[in-house]
Amino acid sequence: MPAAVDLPAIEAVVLERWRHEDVFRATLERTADGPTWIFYEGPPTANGHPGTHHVEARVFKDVFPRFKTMKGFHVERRAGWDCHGLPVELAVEKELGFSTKQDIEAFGIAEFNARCRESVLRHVDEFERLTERMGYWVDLGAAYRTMDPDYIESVWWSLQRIFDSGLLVEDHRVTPYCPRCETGLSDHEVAQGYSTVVDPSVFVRFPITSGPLAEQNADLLVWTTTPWTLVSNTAVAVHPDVTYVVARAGGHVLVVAEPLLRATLGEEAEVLSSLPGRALEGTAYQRPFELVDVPGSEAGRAHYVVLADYVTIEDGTGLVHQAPAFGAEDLGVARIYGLPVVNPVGTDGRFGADVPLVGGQFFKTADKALVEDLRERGILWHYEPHEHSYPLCWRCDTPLLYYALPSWYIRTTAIRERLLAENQRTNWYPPRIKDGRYGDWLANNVDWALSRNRFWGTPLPVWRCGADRAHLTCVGSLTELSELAGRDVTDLDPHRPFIDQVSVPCRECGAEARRVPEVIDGWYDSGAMPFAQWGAPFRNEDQFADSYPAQFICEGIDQTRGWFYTLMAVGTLVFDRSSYENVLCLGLLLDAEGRKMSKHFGNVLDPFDLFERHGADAVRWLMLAAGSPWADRRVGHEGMEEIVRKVLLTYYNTASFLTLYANATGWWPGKEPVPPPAERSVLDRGAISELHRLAADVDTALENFDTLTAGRRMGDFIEGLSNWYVRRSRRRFWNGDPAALETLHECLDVLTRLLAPFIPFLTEHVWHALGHEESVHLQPWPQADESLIDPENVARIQLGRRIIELGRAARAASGVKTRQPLARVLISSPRYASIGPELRAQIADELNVESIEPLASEPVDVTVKPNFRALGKRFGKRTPQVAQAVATAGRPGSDGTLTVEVDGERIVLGPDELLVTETPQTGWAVASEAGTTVALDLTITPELRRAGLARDAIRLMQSGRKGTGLDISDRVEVWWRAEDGAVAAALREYSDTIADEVLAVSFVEDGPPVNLRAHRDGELGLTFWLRFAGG
RNA sequence: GGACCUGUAGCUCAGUCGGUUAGAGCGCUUCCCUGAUAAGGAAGAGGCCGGUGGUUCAAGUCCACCCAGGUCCA
Repeated sequence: MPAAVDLPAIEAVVLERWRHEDVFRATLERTADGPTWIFYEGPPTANGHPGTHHVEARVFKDVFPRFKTMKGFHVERRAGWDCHGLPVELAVEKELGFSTKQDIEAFGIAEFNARCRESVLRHVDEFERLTERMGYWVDLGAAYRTMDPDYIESVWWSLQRIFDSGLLVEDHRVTPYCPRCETGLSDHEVAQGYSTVVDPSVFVRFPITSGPLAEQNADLLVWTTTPWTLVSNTAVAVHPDVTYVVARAGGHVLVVAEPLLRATLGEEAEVLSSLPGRALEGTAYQRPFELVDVPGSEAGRAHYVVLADYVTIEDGTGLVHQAPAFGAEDLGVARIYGLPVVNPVGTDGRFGADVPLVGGQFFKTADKALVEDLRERGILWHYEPHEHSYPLCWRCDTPLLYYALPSWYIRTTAIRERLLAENQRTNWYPPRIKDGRYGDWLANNVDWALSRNRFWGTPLPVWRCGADRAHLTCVGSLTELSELAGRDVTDLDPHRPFIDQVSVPCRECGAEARRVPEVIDGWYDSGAMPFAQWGAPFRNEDQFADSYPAQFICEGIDQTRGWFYTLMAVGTLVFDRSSYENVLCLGLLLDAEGRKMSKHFGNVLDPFDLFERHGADAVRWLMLAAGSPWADRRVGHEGMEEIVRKVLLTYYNTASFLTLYANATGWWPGKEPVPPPAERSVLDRGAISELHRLAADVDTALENFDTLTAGRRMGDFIEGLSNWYVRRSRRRFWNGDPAALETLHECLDVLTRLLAPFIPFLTEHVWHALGHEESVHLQPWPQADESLIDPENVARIQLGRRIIELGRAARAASGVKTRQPLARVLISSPRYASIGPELRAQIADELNVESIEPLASEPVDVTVKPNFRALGKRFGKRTPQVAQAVATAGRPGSDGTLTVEVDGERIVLGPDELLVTETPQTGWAVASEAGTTVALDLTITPELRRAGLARDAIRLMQSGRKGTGLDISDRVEVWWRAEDGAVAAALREYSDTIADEVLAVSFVEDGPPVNLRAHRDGELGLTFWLRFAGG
């Protein structure tokens, strides 16, 4: 393995290998007889370029199937593409420069839909490139497409079942409606598009024209944030049980709800009288605008006060203006009172041309002129800009209006209890979604507005009788349609406009029936994918039966009201059972500034660019292990560079180190017998122990869908393996110690398999470099061997590492560099005895000291602190008193126990209940921490000085070797001259050691006989020359 | 207005069963180590763990309320 690394280049080679050897298919074949683990791909809408947020979900959709596959499960993964719907239409409209539905009709529906299909295919292509490049293993060849006839037939079949159960109905309701797309939207679509906008907030006086209040010239004070609906005003609603007051303010007499008096009329308002809301019922008033006819107004059938329980006193005046055409509650009230429904706004969102003042204006734009008119006529009491959230069309950002429109609904409210029950059986990750965001949503479920007055979608398979509108025929397949129509239409494209041309005889009366014009919500298509991806029940019924429901689905949290809902709803409607058991909900991706990544802001990162700069593995690691997957996360280049350096390259370099010395010493795994792990050195045993602990932890974490913990554990292990085990074992590797090579090989073997689902490219590369022919992704998942886990040994090693850190701190503080050997280090630690000779040797070597001794041999100061965790368990409330007693007690006895007296009671505290810190009294370089003290003897004798100089020389010559480009095993001849007598003496004394270290076959105190490059170090006053002397 | 999430070092984030000196990485300064490493180590600077109150012998951690940001919904 070369030392310099180009990760994206490695990935390109691996990709080619996967392609060539068809490794993904091989993993499926290998597990063909294993238990199945069912995964459903939520189809991305192929309406634009794939972004980094698509990568996020796809990483998680990949990692768990890979993990399960290595555990022996058969995990089929079919790709899928969501093809229908407004997003696609919108993109095509943009390309064609259209802005209204009329443009499309003039263009021709057939041609328009053909363009939609073409657009989808184009984007699918790009998604496929992304999928392959990032290493997401999913069967693209078998991908389902919601626009395929087989798929549509399955959808029809399911709709027929729902129709037959009486849950698919047509109804007139006030629906959120996009005037640009000219179609109603479902609740979960509206849910995607709320945004904060500033609207006019107006308080308007409606003069009372009947009853005693009219004689006082009193006015109803009405509040609204949609002045444009005032044109259609038909009534004013008050709450029957709220107290209203008649008050004088600003020269007017006004009626408002009592609790809102001060907020609306101010502190100066003078209350004249009060009355309950129900007493106002029937009070007639003069409407704010006379721009449109309101049938029955003159006859007193409109423009009076009505009662409604939904009126709140949260804001406004407690008097709510009623425009039944534009509000669901208003329409309900209007039906009770028989109020007229007045709608001067066309389906394009514009006022009719014949309406004075605002004719032809877009509804929201009309606010300005209307408010101005109110002001001029003096009935505008108060105006202010009002910031609130208002629904915009989730795709085109047009403000929605609530509009009375005939639509088709699925009565999901009828199965609400079933949905709630199915949700309870579902495992949500994170769990809070279940009874939080998603559960709340289900509990407030409203009927699914299914129909869209659009073009590119699954046509609603309902044929309406020409003789009686109530006669409906729902068709469940093209075969059935052929039978009904009396001609074979099974090869017909089931899209509009072709399907519209098929008429059938009405099932009920035989008159000609034609299809209703609507298509369905594209979210239904994707919710139907568990069976529709197979074309079931007409095709592949077995495959479907074997793959329902899913064990695992995963998408962004924005799908709680999207796919997560429609998938569960369709499954429950059709099969009385949800389609999934475990669902992983990912947080949003934010940019480096913390803003949501969105095409709107133009802050999306191009995933292909990320792959080329950092590699797909780095991107994958970022998604899986940098921050919690279900929290929103920031994505930027810096984070990825860090992952490359700290995780990927450290892992790579450790493997590279192994292969370097395996090759240099002619070792290969199993070359010669090595002792079993339990009989190897303390460091070997430590590494093996950590390895198996890691395997157990990673497995547990992934079973819990917790990639963060798994990733952190693996990252920590890599760090420890590289910076402790390998660092401390280098000499053994140089010497080709088979136990060391075997240990490191075992570590990398298991580690690589654990890492494989996370970083499939680099692990594949390393796996082959470790000498394997077959892909790492075909290997079994590592099983932890609990018998090799030795926590005590690991704890000993950790203590050793801690002592080394303290020793280094002591050296840094005293200014004596590590290369200068010292005579001894003194250590105080309650667990000093547990550090055996092997570890002591490691410590001595790392700290460059000749001996290690217990600090007890020197005069020391002792401080004793209570270990609260231990004391608290034992003493509870008395803990502070015991702690106090410890602080004032003397030093513990030789057995480590301390006896204190509390309230006359003698209490014996054990070593575990105390933190004893010993510090030497004088003359030492000391560092200590919580019970452990490291002290260095700083006396530098002339002998030590010479040993230090020799080591300086070694370091210089090694550096010189490296700079000259010599291979690690090349022999050299060395010539040297020293300006300083002490340096020369040191080199002479240590000439054998130095020659040995720098692989010198000769070590001569003189200049070279031929002209060579001189290496000179001014500080040491040393000049030397190197000459290659054979490999 | 409601529900939920988040709030810990300049930045990105950990923080186990509640335990008294709150951690890591990045960045900055100084030094050290180095023949696998694009690494590694030490020291310094940097923290009212969003705020207030409560529970507790003990709160970053549990509870209540509040503030700020975000998401979702009205």
